[in-house]
Amino acid sequence: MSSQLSASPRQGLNRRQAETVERLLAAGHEELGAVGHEALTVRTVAHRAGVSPATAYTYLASKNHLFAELFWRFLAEDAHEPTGADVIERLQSVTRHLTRRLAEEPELAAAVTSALLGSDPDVERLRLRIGGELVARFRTALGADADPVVVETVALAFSGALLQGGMGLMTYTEMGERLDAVVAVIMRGNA
Amino acid sequence: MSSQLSASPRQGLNRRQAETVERLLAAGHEELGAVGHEALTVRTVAHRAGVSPATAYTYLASKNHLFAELFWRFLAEDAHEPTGADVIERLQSVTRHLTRRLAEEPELAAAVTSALLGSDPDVERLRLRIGGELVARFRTALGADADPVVVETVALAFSGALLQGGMGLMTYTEMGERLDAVVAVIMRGNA
DNA sequence: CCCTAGATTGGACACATGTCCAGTCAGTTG
DNA sequence: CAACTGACTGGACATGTGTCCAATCTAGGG
Repeated sequence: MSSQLSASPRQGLNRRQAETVERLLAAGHEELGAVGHEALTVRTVAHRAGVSPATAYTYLASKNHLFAELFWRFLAEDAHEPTGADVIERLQSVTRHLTRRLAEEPELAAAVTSALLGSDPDVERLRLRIGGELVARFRTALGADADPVVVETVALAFSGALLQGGMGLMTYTEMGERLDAVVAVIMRGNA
Repeated sequence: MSSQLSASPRQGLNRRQAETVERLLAAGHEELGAVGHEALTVRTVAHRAGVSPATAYTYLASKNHLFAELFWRFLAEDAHEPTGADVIERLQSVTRHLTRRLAEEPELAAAVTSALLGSDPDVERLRLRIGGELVARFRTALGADADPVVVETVALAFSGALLQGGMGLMTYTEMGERLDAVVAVIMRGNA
């Protein structure tokens, strides 16, 4: 099933439905923190939200869709303005900010890493939106006239780091530190 | 269950077992090419290999383990020597080589991307081995005295690209071309 | 205050995943 | 050639995933 969801002006959901969705997402978030993404099931989320599994599936196409949705909100809920004296510092402020927030919710980060690889249409849509948002942040930090390849390089390195975080090869805190060095290396000849 | 497998000198597997494993992996490879990684099930692989599902699970801890194992062999079966006049070209020869081979087996590439995120101990082991192998290749291309951060940056960008390939955001052929530019950008100030 | 659209529910379904174990079969060994 | 070790098998089990639908609530309009 394809259940849309998450359009900014709550497309086609009346108040009652919107509340149900909110409750589901909140419950999903709690459940994720409580038992981790491996143990979480849509049915336990439904239970926690006080609705039936059938209702949960009315709004969530899949477990992956839930994770993608939660991550999208996690991203969207904070508009971060890059700060810093030069381009490198501005970029680093972005990666630092993201990794710091990721470190606060490692379960969400781990969950989304594999979720985004899913093939539900709902995941697909969120995936593009999330990717676009990340690239936009890097572009903002780099300035409008930045070399597109540099933007892409930073984005690739960042997703690579996300992947390694998702695999547990490093913590998100380490990731922040390492990315500082990586950003410096990338920008060394491209400032 | 944890089923080891894939140690170089066929640790603890007698001839008969080794043949069964070979048949299973070959069948898995065929099945993957035939129906893709979403539709593949361990039971259909077992059937194709002419063994019972129970036997398949004796050697394969999970579907993810199968994919990781296949990818590891895919990687290990070709020892590529970087070529090129300068470091950039040597690096590009490595990424080109890998993406060219990936492009020949997109299903395997897509399969392994999500498989490596799994948490079976068998996947864990293969994951480290695969990551190590990739880093080793980049380090070889860069030379023994290369800045470790540069190696890491290239590795992160490469895994990021792999991730995007796995999500279907680009073909592995495009990936090869883009990585040429990315490598050039990374090395611009680090040659 | 009743009615009704439509949100919600219970519960069964089809299917995949991975586990387990008692029983069978085959290849080596004596 | 008989016995035995251990690889293999059949089949049931517990659990998760996502789908479907007839039946039931419930909020808001008339």
